[in-house]
Formats: sequence, C-alpha cells, structure tokens
Amino acid sequence: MCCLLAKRIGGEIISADSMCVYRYMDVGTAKPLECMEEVRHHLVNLVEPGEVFDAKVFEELALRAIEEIKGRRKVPIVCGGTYLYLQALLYGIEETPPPDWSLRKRLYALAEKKGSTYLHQKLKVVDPQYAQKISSKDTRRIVRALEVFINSGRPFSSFHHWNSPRFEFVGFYLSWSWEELSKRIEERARRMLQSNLLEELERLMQMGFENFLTSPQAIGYKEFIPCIKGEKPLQECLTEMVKNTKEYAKRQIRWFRKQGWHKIDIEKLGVKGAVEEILDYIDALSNIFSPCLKIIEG
RNA sequence: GGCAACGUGGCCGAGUGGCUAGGCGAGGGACUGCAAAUCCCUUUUACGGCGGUUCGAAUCCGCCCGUUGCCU
Repeated sequence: MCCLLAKRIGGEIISADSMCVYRYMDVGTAKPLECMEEVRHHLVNLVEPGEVFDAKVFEELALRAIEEIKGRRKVPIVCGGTYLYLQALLYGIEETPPPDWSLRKRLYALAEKKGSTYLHQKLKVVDPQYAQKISSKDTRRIVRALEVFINSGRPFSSFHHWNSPRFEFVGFYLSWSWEELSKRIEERARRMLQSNLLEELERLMQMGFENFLTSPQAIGYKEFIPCIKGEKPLQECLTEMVKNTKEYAKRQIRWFRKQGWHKIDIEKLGVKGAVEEILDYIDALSNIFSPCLKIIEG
C-alpha cells in the first residue's frame, strides 16, 4: 500500500520496522524486496544482524532521512509497525544516558540471583514514581530505570515529559476484520516456510544469530531455532510463530487505535482503494487546514 | 438388543469425598535508548439430568439421557 502511495505522490519510504533494518533477514521479516526496487527505502538493510540498533538510533536516522527526502522535494512516508520507533520519531526520546550493557549485565545477574522484586524494591527508593508505574516483575524496565539513575544520578521518571509531536503529520493504520487477519497471518507463515525461511535461519545461525542481541527476538526466527536443532517438530514451531504473530498484531492494533489515527478498512477498500482514501483524506484536510499543505508539498 | 468407556466453563484438559488446577482461545491495558521485546489485568458461583448415601458429592450408589467403541 505504501509502495503504491509512494509512487502515486512521489514519496520515499522510511521503514519503521525494528527487524527490517537487519541484513539477511528477508523472508521472515517479509521485507518488501520488489517495492525496494521501485521506490527509495530508508532504514532497511542498514546493519548486520549482530549489530545493536535501537529506538534512539532510529529516531536520529529517520529524522535525517526525512530532511534528505524533503531536500529532494519528495514526500517522506513512514511505514511500519514498530510502534516504539514511531513514537521515538514523532515525540522524541528524552536525553537519558545511553545503554550501558556492562552495567545491565550486572543488574540482570542480580535480578537472577535475588529476584526482580529485589531490584524493584531498590527502584522504589530511588524513583518511587516510576517504580509504582511498572510491575515488580518487569525486569527489563526495572533494569533500565536503575541504569539511568546510576549513570545520571537522576530518577528515570524525571526525564519524562510528553512533548507534542515534533512535526505535523497524518497518521493512518490499516484494519482487517480479526477473522480475515487471523487467516492471513496463518497463510503468511506458511508462505514464509515455502520461501525457504528455514534455510535463511540456518545461514543466520551460522553467523552466530542466537547470541545476537535484538535480531533473534524476531518472530518467525526465534520459534524455529529448536526445530533446526531437531529439538521440536516443525508443526509446533509453526503454531508458536503464528500465535506470537497474532499477539503482536493485537499489540500493534491497540497502539494505533490509541493514537486516534485514521483507520482504513483495507479489507473493504483493497490496496488501491486504501490509497485513494488516503489521498482524499489528505486533500480534504489541506482544504480545511492550510498548514497541512506543507506536509503534502514536503 | 448386549457389553464397555466416557460426559468438567467458548475449546482442550487435570481432579476419586471438603482447601475455587492448568493450558488454549478471547478481551482490556502498560510501555520514554533490546520493542517482532518486556510486563499487568479480566474471562462473575464449570462439572449431562433426576434421585439417593453423607455434616459435606465433579468425585460414592441407582436410574435416565447423550457420545464413542466393540459384539449380535
């Protein structure tokens, strides 16, 4: 849909997809290879599967890409479902201390040894506001908050203040009925297997995939590792993958819904119809709201 | 017609006399540098029917209904 839209309005695509940034992960991320030949893409195939990449890096690179695209008098189209990245780009991530993996390692070891609740207790002392907000079992967030405090001397929550979007934009999300979406997710998984997903995964595993930080968290890969090792039947891995995909899809849908963006009934409209609706919507908006013209004109 | 096994919440499935399994599915939510990650909440008194035993029955007994399998 974005591909068609980009061609239609002279746009370039910025992928907001935490897994498409990795090279060699094509099948399992459903990387839009055909479209990438027709429309200029950004933030795709950018790093090796073993390299670290995160929301802040995304924010900076995406902002730069937007400037470049505007410089070419083209329209930046941000496309993808990694909502933290979308959030980072739209609202910005506060200037907190960067990740400190050696510190994190120690904190995780401590959590392992004494339990996440122990760390949560410590966080309560140092940053009661944030501690109250998160679960005592959410080790990931507890560690980050502690890390920020240790490296900055300031409570994590003191950095937080929601900004309004840093630029004007129009947000859309595509919507299917759950029955249809569910069916498509199942079909998509089967199609990936037919497209040699397992071979791709095997190649990645030879590169040390399992020890990498972010890339092996990708749905469609992690579930099949036991299968490749011969520890689990293929069918079970596939079921697991489908389940994870559906859960993820729900999280995405909820986030988009909460944003209050314009919902597009892709099931009814089809890809072309969806593009038309977006164009109509933007057109209507720009008539009412002249600042929006700027977006369309880049 | 005879024999046997079984009938548990939307589904699967433990539970053989008292202390509300669990899983799946479904829904809602959190999220500020790993996010396709991490985590939270909800799914109100489920036990085929009727009767009996008992202080107390999903659990024991009887009958009935239903399902499945085998036999005729």
